[in-house]
Parts: sequence; structure tokens; C-alpha cells
Amino acid sequence: MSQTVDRALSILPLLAQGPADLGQVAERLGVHKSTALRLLRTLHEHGLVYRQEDQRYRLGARLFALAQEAVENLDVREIAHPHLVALNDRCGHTVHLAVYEEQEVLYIDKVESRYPVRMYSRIGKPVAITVAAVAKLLLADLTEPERRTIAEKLDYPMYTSRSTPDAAAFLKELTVVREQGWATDLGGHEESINCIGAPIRGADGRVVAAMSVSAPNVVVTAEELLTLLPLVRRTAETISREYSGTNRPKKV
Amino acid sequence: MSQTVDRALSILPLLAQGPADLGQVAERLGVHKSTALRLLRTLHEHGLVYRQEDQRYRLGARLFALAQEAVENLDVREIAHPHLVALNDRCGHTVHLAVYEEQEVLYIDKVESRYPVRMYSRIGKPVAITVAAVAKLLLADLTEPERRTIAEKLDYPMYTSRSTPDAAAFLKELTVVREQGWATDLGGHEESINCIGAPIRGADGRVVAAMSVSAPNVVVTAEELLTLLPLVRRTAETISREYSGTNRPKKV
DNA sequence: AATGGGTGTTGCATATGTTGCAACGAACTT
DNA sequence: AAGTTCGTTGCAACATATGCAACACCCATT
Repeated sequence: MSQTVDRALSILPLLAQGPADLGQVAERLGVHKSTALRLLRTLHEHGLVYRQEDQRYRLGARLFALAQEAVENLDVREIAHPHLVALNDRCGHTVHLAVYEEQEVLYIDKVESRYPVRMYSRIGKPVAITVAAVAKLLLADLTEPERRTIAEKLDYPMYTSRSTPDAAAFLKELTVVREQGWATDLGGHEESINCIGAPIRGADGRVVAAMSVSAPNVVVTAEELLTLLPLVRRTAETISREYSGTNRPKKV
Repeated sequence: MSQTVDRALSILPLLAQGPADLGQVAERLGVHKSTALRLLRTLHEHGLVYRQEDQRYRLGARLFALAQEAVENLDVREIAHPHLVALNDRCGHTVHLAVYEEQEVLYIDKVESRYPVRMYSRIGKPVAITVAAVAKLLLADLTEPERRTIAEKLDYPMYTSRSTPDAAAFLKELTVVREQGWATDLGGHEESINCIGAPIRGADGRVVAAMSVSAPNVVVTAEELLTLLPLVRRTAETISREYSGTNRPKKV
């Protein structure tokens, strides 16, 4: 592992919290100011860091562009997108697509609700991993020891009274999800919002992504939302088939 | 400038084009495989790079999370957001917010159209700088020599027959925009889409961001869209006032 | 005006960290 | 079983990043 690069990259999350000046960066990195300056300069040349008028540094434009290009190159997303739009056309609610990566679950696509009341979420935002339907689906597919390890490492914030309280409850929920092949989040993240989700599988049957439909109580009740389950599962299966088809060749 | 960091960061745009294996990365960087390996490992530890099952590398999750945090900390965006939503409530069309940074114009916020026909765009995506209304507004505020330098450096792709053809036309357009205090893009990027935009100014009167309303021909004609101009300008001015107010202290 | 604290910046010698090499191991082909 | 191709490791030689100290600059204070 490279020390210099390591230090340079440590600057990024630091600046994500808000702009900082040279001194602050140097201090928080534990290096001399001149060192921090050179690292920042290099980051700047690559556009990852921007220098605002007051000379303080903050994250730069290219970061967005990179994240952008990256997400557009995900083939699951590309295949799934039209189906998500079609689903949104039929039911009107917010549709999400998420993947699991390095201990995190994150949205990689979203089709906004057509109803005026919308939920807050954004592509790239890490998902509330202990309660979200898509998170349950993605984690449920891991091996038993993997699930165990992760479940123990997680925090279990009580967003609402119906949030998953601890590792034991979470593991149990994952088993249920694994067996039934779909998942819900009934007010576990925000009191008034319910979600139902289904897994998208690759050719080998492993879950490569998960999709969900979310709607606030004020638009449809949880029971009404559940009537959409067959539709959601069918959509997920259609995407799975298409993805497995195009992705058939094992070596690329 | 740091050579090691420079090399490591050069990997990112390379991977943005698509996944690559160790050998390809090493070759395109012009370094030994072992060197590339160590750089990739460091990037990996910071989550900027992800290793998929076939061992190839691609851009990683934390990149999204970083871009995410960064965009949420932009104070213009925070102040503007509710106003953009309110504007969308009144007219129903897509509303964009953009800033200029390091020779690029990029969207930092977006409220989706409530109409079924939507335009394609995404937060973080660089804007078609020669035609977009927001780009004209942001560039029009630069000094004359700056505008000239940039205008000459740009390419002028003819997205449609109404795209800005060359630097001369662009500079002329910028002068117009500068004087009238608002801008349009009538089918200059996509034949069927029109936009109108207005600038958001800081306490010193300089343009810090630009907003626009976009709608396809099939929903409203260009003339109808133009009737929204007063509303758009009022919204921009409201945001400007609020931004100048909270941002008053010159030194932070 | 002059002083002082606060920035960001530069040149330089030291030694630390990075580099490429060559050799190994694993997975897959022939 | 021999032969590819790819990722990985240890090591010695060198290049490179590092901290220091001094400088330049801006602003506030006296």
C-alpha cells in the first residue's frame, strides 16, 4: 500500500464534510503543511479538489463526473432502467435499484414518484442497511458466515419503533427474505413510508441487484402496496432473465 | 506535485471508461504491474475502486458517497432547493440548478418534471456548455478576456441546426445574455426541448449559480414557456437575496 | 507607519517510501 | 502434463516525498 496516495485520498472524505484550509488539512492528516499543500495541488490538477475564492479547498467537479460515468457503465442498471420506468408508469410510485458493494448498499437508479408527496433519496446515497427492503434482499443472498459477520458489525439505529433492533432480529429477517424471495420495509426507516422489493439475479442465480417500490401511507396503505408484489416480482424476473442472457459468457 | 498520487489518480478516469484488469491499467499508466497493483490496492482501501468477481477493477461505491456529501454541502444548493421545488409545483416542468467550476458547467440540483415526457439529464453531468441556458448565464458573468479565452478553447458541436456554431456567435450570445439578465436555449441541444434560465447572484452581484426551466415541445411551445420567464426571474432573485443575506460575512 | 500574527509558498538536504525486477503460484488451455 | 496468462511477493537500488526553515503576503492592531 502506498503511503503518499493513502494520505492524499484521506483528504477527500475530510473535505466531504465541508471546506477546509491548508492548515486544517495538514493538521488532520498529521503531516507538515508543505506536504499537505503538494497533495492538495495534485488532487487539484486532477479536478478532485476545488479551490474557492477564500482559498479554502472543497471537493471538485470531476468527482461528480467520475461518479456519473461510473454509474452509467453499470450494465445491470442499463438493462433494468426501461423496466423500472415501465413499472413506474403502471403504479406511479418511486422505484429504486440498488447494489451491494463493500459492506454498503447503495442506490444506483431511481424513478421518481408521480405523486406530489415524494420520499427523499438520491442516487449514490448509502441506504439504511438494517431496514431497507433492497438491503435485506442483497444481504440475504450472502453466505451464512458473511451475513453473520456483517450483522455483528452493523449499528442498529431505531429510526422508528419498527426498525430492526439488533443483529439477531436482522439475521432472522434475512432468513425469511431469503426463503420467500422478496422483502418489505413497513415504516422501518420513516414512519409513513412502506416499501416492497424483489431481487435481480444473474445467470448463476446469485443476487446482483435489488429493486423496490416505495410509497408513503398518505398515498396508499401498506396492504394496497402489497397487492403490487406480483408485478414487482415479475419485473425483477424479467430483468434477471435479460441480464442473464446478455451476461451469459463467463469470461469477458 | 506528487508523482505517486498523480499516477494513482490517473487510474480513475481510465476506469471510468469501463472495467480493466491489472495488466491494462499498468500498460496505460506506463508503469510496472507491481506498481499498478499497489496503487490499485490503495485506491481499493479507500473504496474508490472496486474489484468485481472476474478480478477486474472498476470505480467504487465511495466515489458516489463522496460526490453525494459534497453536493449536499454546497450552500447555494441548500438555499435554492425549496424554491426550485416550489417553482416545479407551479409550472410542472423540469427545474435545474447549475454552477461553473474549472471550465465546466455542471448541474448540482434538479427537480423532475411532473409530465410523463422527461428530458435526460443528471446531477453531476457536465452541461452542453455552448448551448445550455445555464451555461450562457454563468459564462456571461466572467470578464471579457476570460470569456474570450474559454470561447476559443471550446468545441462547438452541432447538436441541432440551432446549436451555437462557433466562438464568435457564442461570444455575441453571451453579451446579449449579460445585458438582458436571462437566457434561453431553444432547441439548441435537443431539437424538441426548450429552456429558459436566470442567474443567481451573491452579495457582490457576481453570478454564483444559474437556474433553468426546461420543457419539451410536445408539452408546451417555446412561446408558452417564455411566459414563465417573469416567474423564473423572480424565483432566481428570491434565491439571490436569501443567499446574499446568509452569506454576508466576507471572511469565514 | 510600523509591528505582529495569521496565512500560503518555495528550496533544499535527508532518508523514507516507491519502483522495477525476477521469481513464484494459481488458474485455465492445449 | 506442459505451457499460457494473470496476479502476487520480497528485495535491493534509486528516485521521491518529507519536514524544516525562511520567505512573502495579507490583514488587523498599536
